[in-house]
Amino acid sequence: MTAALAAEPVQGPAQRVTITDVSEALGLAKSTVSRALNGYPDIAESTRARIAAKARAMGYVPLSQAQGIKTGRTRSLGLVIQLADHDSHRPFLAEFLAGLSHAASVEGWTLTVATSESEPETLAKMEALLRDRKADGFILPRTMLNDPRIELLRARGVPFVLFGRTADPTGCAWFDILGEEAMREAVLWLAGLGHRRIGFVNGGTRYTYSALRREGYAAGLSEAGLGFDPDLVVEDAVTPAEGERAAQRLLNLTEPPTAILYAVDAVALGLYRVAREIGLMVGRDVSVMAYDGTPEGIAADPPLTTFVVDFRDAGERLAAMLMRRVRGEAPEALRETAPARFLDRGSAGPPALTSAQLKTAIGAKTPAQIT
Amino acid sequence: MTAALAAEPVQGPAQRVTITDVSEALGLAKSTVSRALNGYPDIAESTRARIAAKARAMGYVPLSQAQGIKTGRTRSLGLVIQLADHDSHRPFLAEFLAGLSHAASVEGWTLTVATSESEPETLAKMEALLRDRKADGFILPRTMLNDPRIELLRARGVPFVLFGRTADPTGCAWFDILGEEAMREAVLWLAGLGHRRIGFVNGGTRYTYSALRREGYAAGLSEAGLGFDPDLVVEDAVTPAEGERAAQRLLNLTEPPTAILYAVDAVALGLYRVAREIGLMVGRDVSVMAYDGTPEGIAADPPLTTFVVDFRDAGERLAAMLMRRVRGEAPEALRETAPARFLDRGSAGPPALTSAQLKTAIGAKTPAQIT
DNA sequence: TCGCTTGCCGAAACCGGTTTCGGTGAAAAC
DNA sequence: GTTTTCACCGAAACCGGTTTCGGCAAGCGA
Repeated sequence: MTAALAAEPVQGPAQRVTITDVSEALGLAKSTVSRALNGYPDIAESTRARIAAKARAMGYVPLSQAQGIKTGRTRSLGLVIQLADHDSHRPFLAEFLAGLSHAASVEGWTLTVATSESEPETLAKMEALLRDRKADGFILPRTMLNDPRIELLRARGVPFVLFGRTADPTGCAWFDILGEEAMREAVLWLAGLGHRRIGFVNGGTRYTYSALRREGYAAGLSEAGLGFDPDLVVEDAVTPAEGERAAQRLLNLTEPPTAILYAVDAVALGLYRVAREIGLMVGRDVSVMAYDGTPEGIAADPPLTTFVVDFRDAGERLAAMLMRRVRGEAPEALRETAPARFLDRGSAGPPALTSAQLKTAIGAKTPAQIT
Repeated sequence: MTAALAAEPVQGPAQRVTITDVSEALGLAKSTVSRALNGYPDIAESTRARIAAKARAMGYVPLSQAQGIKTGRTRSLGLVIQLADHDSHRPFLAEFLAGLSHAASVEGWTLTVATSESEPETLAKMEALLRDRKADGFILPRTMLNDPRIELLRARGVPFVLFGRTADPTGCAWFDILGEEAMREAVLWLAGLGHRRIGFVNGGTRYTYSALRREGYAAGLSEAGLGFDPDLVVEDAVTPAEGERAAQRLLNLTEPPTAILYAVDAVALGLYRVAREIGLMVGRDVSVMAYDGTPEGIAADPPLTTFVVDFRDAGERLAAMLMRRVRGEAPEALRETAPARFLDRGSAGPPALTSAQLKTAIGAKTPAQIT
């Protein structure tokens, strides 16, 4: 009467093949199989080959957690996403995860994700993941000039890779997009279109990218033979609302910029609103360029000219680097950068007005709320 | 001279406290400690309390992977994100992950994330995670009427929870937002504003939500005393571009709708472009409502009136449900729903024109590309 | 031919838990 | 007062691996 039950397929564990299965099939000790597979030198090459072949044939894959209990490593990459309301990288999250997950899975690794809402919580989550052995190392996105995450992991001797750079690169492996190059090129592009007054709205000052992009902006100016005017620079704008205020401030200068370069796409969207209110046509009366390549930029009118970042590729590279770090490679050899890709979508064009003409045009229409 | 080194904190494993430490501190066998902590009935309550107190005091947390090697479970939730170019839930991903991660971490669980680009790959990733014991169960977002993921997990006897509903609910636990209710309310709202011709642009037909939202639309119509006109319905629009085509089709009807209800925010953005081209003012000449609560909806002009979904809350609930399922609770008791929250942002107003007047307005301005 | 390396593999301990099985002592039954 | 029954806990096996240690046999020089 239990026939029905017995007839059911073996539910659950699905019968993994264990190292003992392999060793018995070969008539060897399981310790021999283990050492052969892990590259110990005291195994004859012929034996090693025989074992490797058999293991492959039998579909043997070591159970990472069984290994982990002794080795401490479980072939898993850790990612703690610190959420913030200005989190401009949210749209890329899926792409970034796809890159990480793909590169990891190719080598049989997995991705453990946690989120946090503050810096202390981020550190606590990382410690928890380490304690539970749910992460062998970490990918650290949005690195800051002084990053407590780096300090923590460095002190603990835990492998990590940066998405971005940091002030003290000691012991750090990283991948980063050359935002400074993009900013430089942007200035040159705008200058080439005929702009002489080019504003710059930078991102969060605590992040490393911010300092770099400002340098790129300055480098572009000097290369174009244009002077650096501190009045044309707004720092630390991370939301569309702040981008809006920045645009208002810049456009209300005595000599307003005819083009504004934003360090972050999402922030640049704020300019569109100001332009609409004042009655300026973006890409003609005032030009704008930014950086990131967000989908929202396409929806803008005209679509935002920007530098697009391949977040999926970044994820793949970072995952690959982190796995190498966990395996013991030195961080100094694991440092890569890549350029962002320029994408002209029409929000930057030759200036239809000079700065002075723009000033009069704005002065006539400035809404009351601009202070 | 090694004083400096010796003074360093113990790097690496950070010295976990093991079950043996606890048992020795108490003078008990570790098997006793294990059974006490796992609720076996053959441990005296007094002993159990003593052990629990000591374990807590010593900060003992069982190493999940050590448990897993015997029990097969590692306190980790699996999520496989299937990416698609029309993936409208990407913006919510961070919120959703935050909910999952938060609920999981409260109970000491973690979240393992993988991505895939196709259905077979999704299934393969799930099997890989099961094989490696990196997931004790799965959260299945975007459920379909006939969902192969459900079949797979049901056959394997693996716990799972749905974010959404499905055709055959046997053995399924789920959480879902009542999109059908939102659609019904939307129709009633529009009818209350005076609209008599209300179009409906539905989402992907393979998803369960799509059938439900169409029912809600129909229910709203009948409740408002309006007839159901199949010409007013477009199915299977999942991208802004498809939303644009849908709007063109509907607005070119002999009797065009004065309001269009979209099942998905991102798709509704397509209507704005059509309206701009034709010269219709959204919220006056033509009204639009949708569902999801995407941030892009705020950027639209006027901002999109919609029903917002709390994805973070959804994540929290689903994680909690899945943990209960893994612990053995029956799925039938784990079924929850919640309403979406109506958010009037101005894209739906009283019709300024009748359908006939709208027709003439459109006819005069229809761009050539509309077929 | 003998002793000593060296190469190569097996046995066993171990990692941190879980689970089965038996045994002890006290209470209950007779 | 003895036997039986439980309640309760310890010992040991086990899970699937890794790593240490020791031993055997072949190879080498003397």
